[in-house]
Amino acid sequence: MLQITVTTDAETGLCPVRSVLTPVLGKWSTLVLLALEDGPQRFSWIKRTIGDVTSRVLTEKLRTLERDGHLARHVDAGSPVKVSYELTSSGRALVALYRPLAIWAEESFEAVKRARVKYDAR
Amino acid sequence: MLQITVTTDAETGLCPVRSVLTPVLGKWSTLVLLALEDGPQRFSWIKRTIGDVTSRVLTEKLRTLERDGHLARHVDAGSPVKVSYELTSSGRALVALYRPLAIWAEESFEAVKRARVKYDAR
DNA sequence: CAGCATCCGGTCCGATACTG
DNA sequence: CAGTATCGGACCGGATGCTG
Repeated sequence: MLQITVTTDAETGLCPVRSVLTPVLGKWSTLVLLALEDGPQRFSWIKRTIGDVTSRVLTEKLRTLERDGHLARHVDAGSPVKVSYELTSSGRALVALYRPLAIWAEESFEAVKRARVKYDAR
Repeated sequence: MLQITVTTDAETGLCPVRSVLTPVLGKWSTLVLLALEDGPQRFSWIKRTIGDVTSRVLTEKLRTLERDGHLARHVDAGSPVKVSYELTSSGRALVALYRPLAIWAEESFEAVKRARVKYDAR
């Protein structure tokens, strides 16, 4: 059963949604995960693909995802250094669940924009 | 096809993930949507169920979700006033996509906690 | 190339107090 | 009951400059 745990201290990690899901939600994490869907990619490729993300923020998101075990970081020594990121099985499971959301987002795009205009008109 | 739109101005609304998904991601929105899964509920019930959310924040999230057309707000006049929230078809579609994520979050709970401990130990 | 360091403004969000 | 008002702190995230 799904738990929506009532907790006075969310940091005790008693709620899966709060603890596991929250760090992988959000615009950037979602975009990073989707960008890696088709296989390992390098830092600069991910950055270029997403477009409007700075190095600092991208690094931050990659670290969080790596820490939670959703992706692995590979370093190819050399000059210049090449670093690539790859989804782990956990990450692939997650992206598989995200895909339908991304598709839904695309399908709902117009309807949501219309709903906003309507709401704001009052 | 999934678009991961490269845009210099994310506010033009060219990317569904950025525009549609981002507002419904995040801890609170997710929790609110899941709380309404089994039918309409009143403000205080939602607040009690989630537990650690203030009126101010809950109101804010409910408004955003309402604005985007994912839930409807019903006011029963009287004293005391009764206000209930109900998922729209759009909201129900969204929750249906969230459910697998919530289940996955629960299943991954332990593995993620272990991954974090391991990562932090370096 | 893949970042880290620094600065800093904006937003999120929690606490508290108040109201029709 | 279902909010609104206000405040202040934490955190997010953008810009810029630097480095092995």
